[in-house]
Amino acid sequence: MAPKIKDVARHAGVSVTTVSRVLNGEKYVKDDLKARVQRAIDELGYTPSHIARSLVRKKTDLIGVIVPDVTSSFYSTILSTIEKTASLNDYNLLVCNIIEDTDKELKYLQVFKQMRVDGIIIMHEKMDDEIRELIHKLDIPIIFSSVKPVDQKFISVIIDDYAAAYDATRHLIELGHKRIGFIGGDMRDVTSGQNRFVGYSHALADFGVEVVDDYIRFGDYKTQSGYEQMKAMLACEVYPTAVFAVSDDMAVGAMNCIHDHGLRVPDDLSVIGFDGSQLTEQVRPRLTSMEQPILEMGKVTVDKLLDLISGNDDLSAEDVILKHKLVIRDSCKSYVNS
Amino acid sequence: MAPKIKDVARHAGVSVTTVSRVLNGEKYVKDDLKARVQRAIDELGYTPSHIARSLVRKKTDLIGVIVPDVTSSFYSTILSTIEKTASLNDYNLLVCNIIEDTDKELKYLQVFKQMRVDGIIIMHEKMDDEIRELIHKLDIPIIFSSVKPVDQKFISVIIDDYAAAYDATRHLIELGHKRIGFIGGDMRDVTSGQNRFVGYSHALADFGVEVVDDYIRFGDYKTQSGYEQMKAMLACEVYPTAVFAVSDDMAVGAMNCIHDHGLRVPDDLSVIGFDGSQLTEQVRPRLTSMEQPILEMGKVTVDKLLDLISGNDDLSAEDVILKHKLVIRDSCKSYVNS
DNA sequence: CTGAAAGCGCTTACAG
DNA sequence: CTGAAAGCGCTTACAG
Repeated sequence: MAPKIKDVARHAGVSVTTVSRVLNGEKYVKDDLKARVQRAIDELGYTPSHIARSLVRKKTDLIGVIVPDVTSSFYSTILSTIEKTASLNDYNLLVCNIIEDTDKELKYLQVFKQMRVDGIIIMHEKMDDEIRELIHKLDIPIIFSSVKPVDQKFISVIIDDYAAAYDATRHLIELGHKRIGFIGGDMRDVTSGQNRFVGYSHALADFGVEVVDDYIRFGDYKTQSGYEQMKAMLACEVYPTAVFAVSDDMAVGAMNCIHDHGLRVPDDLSVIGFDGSQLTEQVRPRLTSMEQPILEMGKVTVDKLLDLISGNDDLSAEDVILKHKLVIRDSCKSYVNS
Repeated sequence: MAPKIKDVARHAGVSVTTVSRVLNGEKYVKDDLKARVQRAIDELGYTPSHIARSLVRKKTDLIGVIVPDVTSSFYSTILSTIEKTASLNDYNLLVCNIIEDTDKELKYLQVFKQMRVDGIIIMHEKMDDEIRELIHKLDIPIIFSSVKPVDQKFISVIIDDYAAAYDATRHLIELGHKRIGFIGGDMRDVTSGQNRFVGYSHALADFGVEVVDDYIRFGDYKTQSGYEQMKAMLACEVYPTAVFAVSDDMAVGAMNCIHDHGLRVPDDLSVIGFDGSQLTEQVRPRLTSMEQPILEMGKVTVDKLLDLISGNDDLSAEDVILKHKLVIRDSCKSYVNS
């Protein structure tokens, strides 16, 4: 059995109160006592039980995180900066990976509640009613990262997805493209599904670019679905000269599909992605992408959450909108209608 | 304040003992009492405190995981199956991401101890003495996944890295290549550094293929380093016709470098990777790779750890060696010396 | 500056 | 089948 505070106290010949005090760095302990206690701690290899501590302090230093898919380069990057920021503030992460699995999410939310985590970070927005209800009466600070659920009650750290999608589309238009395909996300998602689609649509409308229904398709953000949707688009009699995919993974899938069809990016088709994940630099041609400030997003998410936890939520009642940025690489080219 | 067991007891007009019993699904509770308690629980929205429970049960259902880099597709995939398997067994994950940061690892190990996690999974092997010492007297079941530290005390779930590297190299040899480059890992790593290098060397020796020092380089498993090492190799007067990189990320970096130099894979150079991560299918040409059974590895790791935790460690005293498998895609081609 | 005692929210013998 | 009491390993008023 690991030694307990009582053992240390006995070993040092003091009360547990005193041991507790030196453990917590309180003043009001004479130096010689402090030294004796410290020695006892070292000799016994004592480490205080965080469990017991949490129970009395009513604080676990735990943050529950719900990630849709740690395997995605976007989410894994966000997760890594969340972890980093949390760790810097002495918080630990309880990580839950949900792959479109509502039951698992419900279960984890329950676990977070049981664990009495100090705060929760959620990175997806496809919530059914059961989850919504649970979340609302959870009484634990919650923050959404990279997504914004319809419920106004919660704070989100996001970019302006509408504007970002608009700007990405405009980039293609400004390159001279007239036939612009779109590979969207899940339309149940407000942020990354609906808003990005509307941004695309409005850009087309504002610049008088024709809307072709066959060029508008929806995937699940993953590479494979980008591939499939692109395949369908290439099956059109006249296919687009440019494609905007709302995730880098899908954009890469689209590029691969184009490649496998014997066409070239960007000579035959331009492709622009979304996220600015590390994949953009790992493929050839390197992928032009509408970049989200992923690192900042993770950091700000944790900072805001810690504000909420410590009760400084006065000003935190508002969403944080981070800036998006078009990063031009090699996958888009101007279209010359000759 | 969230309701406690006492509140439920009062609300239902029974003792806390009885509430505890129905909470834990014990028999020996009359149906009517059980129903009353259940109703009280529902009405109050009561959720038992896992913290308090852990304290008395001396079991936290927590597994601490140390990942070198969640951002890597290999580790994020392993992590996702670890999470899945753990969750299926009602364990939760405390995730620590260490990026070559020994201090952070030490800190987390301490945290794991304080948290009284039931078990620990470690996925890297670059241990300094301080960590080694701490780990050895931790008195918590530890298992290594995908790596094997020199200390014989701990169990590892791995493949035979030596054989896998040997087989990958042999594949290139059998394709007729005579000048075979190598992009290795960190030679401080026994598993993925040393063993894979020796596998490569022995294959060359066994088949009488010339060893060229300039073709032997070492990176840090990431894309960028693969790029750089490849660049150095291409600067040789006569460069290799095939390259074996010990991670898919580095192999992709190598492919990109080759591409950026105006050469083609596999026509001018063949490239073979290692891991079998999802990147292999995301790049063009698709990457031939020596595949580790990543999903199985994660699952087996957790299964073994749970064995250790529950004390069935009789047979668990041995490493688990999983099978590697060469997956041929489009990045290697036979070399015809004309 | 130091310690005895109560309490955090549960579970588990023990007695009935 | 049910409950009073002790205890898990700490911290924190309270008193001295």
